[in-house]
Order: sequence, then C-alpha cells, then structure tokens
Amino acid sequence: MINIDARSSTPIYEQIVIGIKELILKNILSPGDKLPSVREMASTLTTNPNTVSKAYAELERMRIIETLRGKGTFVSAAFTPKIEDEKIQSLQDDLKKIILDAHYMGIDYDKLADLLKQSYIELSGKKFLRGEQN
Amino acid sequence: MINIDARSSTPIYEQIVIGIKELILKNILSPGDKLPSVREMASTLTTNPNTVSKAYAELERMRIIETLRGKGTFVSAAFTPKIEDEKIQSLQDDLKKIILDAHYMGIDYDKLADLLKQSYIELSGKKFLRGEQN
Amino acid sequence: MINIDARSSTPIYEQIVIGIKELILKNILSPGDKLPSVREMASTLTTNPNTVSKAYAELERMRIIETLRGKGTFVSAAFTPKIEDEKIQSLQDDLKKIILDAHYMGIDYDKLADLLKQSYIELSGKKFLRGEQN
Amino acid sequence: MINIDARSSTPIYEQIVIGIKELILKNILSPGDKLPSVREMASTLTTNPNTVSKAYAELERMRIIETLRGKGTFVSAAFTPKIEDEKIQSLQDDLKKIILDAHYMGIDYDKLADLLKQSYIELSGKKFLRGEQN
DNA sequence: GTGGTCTAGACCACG
DNA sequence: GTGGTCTAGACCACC
Repeated sequence: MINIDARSSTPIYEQIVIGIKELILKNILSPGDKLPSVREMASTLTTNPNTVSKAYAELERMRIIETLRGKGTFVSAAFTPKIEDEKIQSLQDDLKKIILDAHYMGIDYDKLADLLKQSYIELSGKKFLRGEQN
Repeated sequence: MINIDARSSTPIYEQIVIGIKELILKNILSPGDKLPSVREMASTLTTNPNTVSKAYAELERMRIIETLRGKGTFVSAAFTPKIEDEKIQSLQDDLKKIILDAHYMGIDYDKLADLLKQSYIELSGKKFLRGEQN
Repeated sequence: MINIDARSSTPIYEQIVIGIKELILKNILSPGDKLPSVREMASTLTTNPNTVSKAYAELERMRIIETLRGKGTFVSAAFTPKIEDEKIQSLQDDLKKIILDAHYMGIDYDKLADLLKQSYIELSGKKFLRGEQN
Repeated sequence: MINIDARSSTPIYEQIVIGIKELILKNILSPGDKLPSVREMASTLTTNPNTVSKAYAELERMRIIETLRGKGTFVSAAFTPKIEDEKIQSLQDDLKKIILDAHYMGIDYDKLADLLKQSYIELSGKKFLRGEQN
C-alpha cells in the first residue's frame, strides 16, 4: 500500500508518514481503523521496525494516529486542526520553493495551478471542489 | 539581500540557492549581472565560504549561473528549460506533500490555491497572470 | 465509578489503582467495604481481567486492600503509614518533574500551589485544611 | 552534571530531558549556551548516542533547545509558553496522583505544600517567591 | 501479541 | 566534528 523509495533523499520514516497521511486522505484508512503492527509493516516494507516505530511516533505526536496499550495503533477520530501562523509561514516557504523549481523547469503559474488541482483530485477525488462545476 | 535562517532545517547552501533564484525571478538580478565573490557573500552572510561555494556549484549545475575564469560568477542568459519527466515527478511529490501538510493544518483546496497565487504575486508581480482578469 | 482512558500513556492497571485510591480518599469506599470481584470490575470497565488482577495485587502489596479467601476483596482498616525515606525521595522527584513541566507551560509557583490546593479540595473536600481560614 | 539512574523506571532519554530542563531552570545553562555534543554527552553518561539524540530531539520539539547545522545544539532564547488547557489537565492528573501517593505515605496537605515549596527553592532559589516574605 | 526502549555499530549530509 | 538516519538484535511492560 505504501511505496518506499530507498534511493530517495527523504528519510524512509518520513515516506511512511506521508504514505499513511495519504491513505487516510484517500479514505483507504478511516478513523478507528487499525494500522498494521510495527513489525508487520516493517516486514512488508522490508525495513527496520525501529524505522516504522519512528514514523508511528511522529504521526501520534501529530494526533493523526493513537496507540492503545497492548492492542495496537489506530487512526484517530477526525480532529480539529488549529491553524498556527508559524506553520502557515513554513507552508508558504514550501510553496515559494516549488514556484522557483517550477519556473526553472519552464512551468508557469497556470500549469502549476493545474498540477495542484490534479494532485488534489488524485488524492481525494473531486469531492473537495465544492465551489466549482466539474 | 538574502535571508539565512541558521535554525531552519533546510541546509544553508540550499537557502542560498533559493535566495538567488528568487532574486533572479524578481528581476533584482538580471542575466549578465555579476554575483558577489564566494568570499564576499560568505562574509555578508556570515557563513562558511565552503557553503557558498556549494550553493554556486549547484546553481552552475542547473545552468542558472556561470563562472568565467578569473572574472567572476554571472547570471546566465535566459535559458530554455527542457521539461524532464523525472523532475516533474519530484515536483508532483512536493505538491502532494504540501497538500497533505495543508490538509492537516485545516487548509483546503481553495485556500491553498489562493496561497499559491499570493506567493506568485509576491515573487514576480502580477505580470505572470496573463490569462486572468485581476 | 472509575474512569479509564485507553489512550492515556499511564497503564490501565495503574489507572485502576489510582481510581480506587481516589474512591477511598473521597470516602466513597470505606474500610471494610467489599470491592467488586475481578471479573465484575473487568466487565464494567470493559477491560481484561488480568489487568484488574494486577491492579488488585498492587493495592494489596500496598496494604490498601486485602483478600479474604473465598469471601472477596475488601478495603483494609485505616492503616498507619510508615514514612520511608526512599519513597519520599521518589515523591520529590515527581514534584520536581511537575515543577519543570509547569514552568515550561508558563505556570509559576503561586499558580501551581493553587492547583495543588484545588486538587486537594476536589479530592477530599476542605476538611483537610484544618490549619487555614478558608 | 546530569544524574542517570539506570535502574529507574523512567526512560534514560527522559531523565536526560528532565536533567537539562533542570539545569536551565537553575541557570546553570543559559539561553545561547552550547550543550555537549551528542557523542560527548553519551560518553560522559556512559549511554548510547542514540539515547542522547532522542532526548535532544524531544527538547527541540518543545522549543527548549535548537540545533544549528554542523555547529551543535544550543539552549533557545527564552520562549513564551502558550498555555494549553489540555496540558493543564494532564498536570492536574499528575498532581492528583501525587496527592494520593502522599496520602498513603502519611503526608498531609500542609506537608506536601511544604515539599513543593522546598523543591521550588532547590530548583531556582527563592527568587520565585516574589509575593511572600521569607 | 502489542509498542517502547536501549545498544552497538554504521553511513551520510552539513559546515 | 556536528546531528540525522538506519540496521540488527535484544529486553521489557502491558494487555
């Protein structure tokens, strides 16, 4: 279910974090669902249990998943995010970087905005585009 | 001119790369303009010359700047980017990550698209918005 | 009567121990009173009997409750605690940790002392505040 | 400087976290001061570098320390804590547990309040007792 | 069975 | 020299 690229520069544990966030956003994992055990996921990803553990720990810190002692790890009930200005700042920095990268690949605003929409659709279907006629 | 945050998790040399790309996109640096020497920039940024060197090397690898033996480093003439599928893939991965982060910050598609447009305007004025009525 | 939070990081058996201590301090359970059987309590708390068993064992080790063969488990007669230096040391360590946590939450001494008093009142009414005019 | 009890049930990495918080509160470590490197501290504590790393990572998450790439780890400038209700709740739970423990050691409110004050003085001198005559 | 902690030892990017 | 990541393998508390 989760794709790991061992050659990527983004750490494996972070790829797992991203992968799980993605599965949740795609509704493949729903609140209350049990995640594979650390060992299980480690063996399916052919990675080290510690690495999976680190990913789970980070997701738990973000309140995205929660562990029930001795029972396993589960997707949390939908939570209400609190918007922190400082995080938004880092989001804008990321956006800026993407714009710069795109520019030097010959991708202009219209095309990038399109890529953004495409990614959204790919991630969560068209359901998010409430304000538009598609 | 370039803002370095020593506490940031993005490497300093990359912050320099981003900073220079940004200056070029903003037309503060134009093709043919001379960049400060490695030592000069290192001292104005109070950073290690090796770090600046690495940034320049990366920019040169991208053909964004070029060094003329004994004369210095200059912004390259406007170049025709070739779109490489593999790079586009990484761009989409970055977009995906941003979408996920935004989602868990309570930021939906409309708002994120808005932030993207804002970042564009901040970087290069409205000149890029050719196709729209603003 | 006892509140169990499966998501908490404190073990369930310990939450039970705390809960029973609390009931006793609040005089809801008095010396001589019979506790529910292990199975009974396990089913009301929807937890594992082994877990309740462990809690009872710990409470018995502390002489707070006692089991009478074939009759059940009972709250012990008021006991005369012996102050053990080593336990006081661990109490002070706990206090130290609380002070540090509080400090990094922006809570100063006065406020923390106040919270302590509040917790006391909540646990046992004002009866303990003999030396003060409240 | 930091005392590690390998036999304690609180994890080593957490003892390190507590120890460093304590050193800061005692003004033995001040904002801007450099912490020993991970390897250094690991060797002085005769523990594993990973364990120290975990402690540092947690302290960084709390904004108490920060790492400068390639330079080391430093105590952050004094930060403004934001009070979160949920954290206060957990603080009160901790207080409740302490009260119960103390009660079964024969320690009443007055004595516990006294221990609290003592711990404060030990940690930060009397400077915090602004509102009292000592 | 579950996750959490720890060790020993290795490699890498960064400055 | 700095911290960050990863592996392999072990032990433990909890349910």
